[in-house]
Amino acid sequence: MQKRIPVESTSTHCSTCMMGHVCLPVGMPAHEVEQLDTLVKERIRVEKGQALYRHGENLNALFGLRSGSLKTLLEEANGSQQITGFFLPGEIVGLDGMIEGEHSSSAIAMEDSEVCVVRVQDIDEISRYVPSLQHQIRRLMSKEIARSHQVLLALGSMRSEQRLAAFLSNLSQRLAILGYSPTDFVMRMSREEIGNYLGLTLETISRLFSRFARDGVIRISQREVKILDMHALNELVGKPC
Amino acid sequence: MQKRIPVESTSTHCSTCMMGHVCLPVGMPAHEVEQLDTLVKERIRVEKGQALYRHGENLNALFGLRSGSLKTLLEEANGSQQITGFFLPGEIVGLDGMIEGEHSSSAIAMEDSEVCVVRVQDIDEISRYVPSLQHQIRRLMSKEIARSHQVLLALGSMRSEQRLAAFLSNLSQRLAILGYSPTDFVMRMSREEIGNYLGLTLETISRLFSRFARDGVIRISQREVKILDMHALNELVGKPC
DNA sequence: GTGGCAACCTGATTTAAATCAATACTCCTT
DNA sequence: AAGGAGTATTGATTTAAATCAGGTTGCCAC
Repeated sequence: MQKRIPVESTSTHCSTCMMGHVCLPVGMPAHEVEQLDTLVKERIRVEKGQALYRHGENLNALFGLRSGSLKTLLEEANGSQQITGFFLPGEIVGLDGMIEGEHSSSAIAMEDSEVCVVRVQDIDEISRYVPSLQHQIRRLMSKEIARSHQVLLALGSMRSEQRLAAFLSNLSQRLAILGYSPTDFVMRMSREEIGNYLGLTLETISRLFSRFARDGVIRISQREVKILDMHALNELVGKPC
Repeated sequence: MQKRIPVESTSTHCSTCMMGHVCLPVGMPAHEVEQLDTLVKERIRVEKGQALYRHGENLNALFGLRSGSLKTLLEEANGSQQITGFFLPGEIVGLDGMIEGEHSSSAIAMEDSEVCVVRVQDIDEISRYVPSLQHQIRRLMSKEIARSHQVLLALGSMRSEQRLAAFLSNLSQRLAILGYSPTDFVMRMSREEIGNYLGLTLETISRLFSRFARDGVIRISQREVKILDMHALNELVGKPC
């Protein structure tokens, strides 16, 4: 299930990691990034469908996604669940768990994934001599708040078409930052997961994908997407309600 | 508009503030709270309808709401807006603005209000000798993330009835923490604002209030609410979708 | 290959909430 | 006291998306 991998001296540190330009160190001065090398002491491998953490667990750690992809979700008493985010490599998961006590959500791997573990305790330790680390953590948390507010905007005031267009556009932008093609990619999530995230049903998602394809905005086959007309896609997002 | 009030020595500090049990100091050891007294150097008075800050502004500060109430909202290019939160005294506003650069939202007073200004710079300064302050800030940000995820859950997977019930229940709980009656209160927001926040129209909100009243769950007259059957209200929240 | 299963697509129908519309209540201002 | 703006209620109608239902496709195991 969860395989804990001690980080060896020869192994990747933040200062040498390929994800450095997108992950925790982003924007930090190079000499301070070097001081982060003791911050990550272990990595965790999470198999597809398995949980990195579950609602209620007390881990007091953040996770930098090294490879793969995750979804975070809330579970309701009645068994239903709400996906609150999809995460790509370089993105930080677990920021809602920094209330001592417990995580308010669960994180599930959508494919075999690997995360770097950053213990809160170690953040406190290291930030004594790396002052920018505190700023960085706040910046990341602030960004996560802003991100969820954007989703709120989508759910609260966009029609189905806009929501899916916004979803695709956002995914495209994030993949571009990672160095992947912003126009050709494979979605790691099912129609049902997209629907759940966007407050729609899988049938609606399916119909919308077909419509976008018919209108020449995208080409789509299963989870492979090709954005043919990025401009039109972004127009769709902005359509008045 | 905005009146900046220097905090005088005789004036309220965190250690003597009545909001201490709900605001920034909550859960901090008493001797450390005393050290927060230099944290708040000024207060701002914001008149009803005026902005405490606007999207794009760079204030690098947090605000502890001392009195009154605020709403935060995102503005779209096409002029429409999405309310992302309602804030009561003792609650912290502006956590999305800690990305150096700018606030991603705007904060508007729903009634004449007063906030304590906490500069990010001063947080860094004081947290050198008050280690729990960093934890506290993280805790508050984490809580804000969890809060917005809860709203996501409401917008993404609840029906209109459940959403409004959850809204009332949540408001009731927060007022109880403040020491007010959890069953008798005045809502500071209009039907339209509630609808905007919950992704519904003002007509739907009005109809639901009428229905709740007809079913004996609440009594309502304009913005005055009396919750008659708290149990039934919470039942409504949990109703399977 | 063949069977089985999950994911996906598409059409028909229903329904919850939006929209349109008319009226009433509050609170200001003069 | 009257007028008016803003806010709330309630009813009639429309509509976007959900639900229901029957297919197809792709994928994995055997």
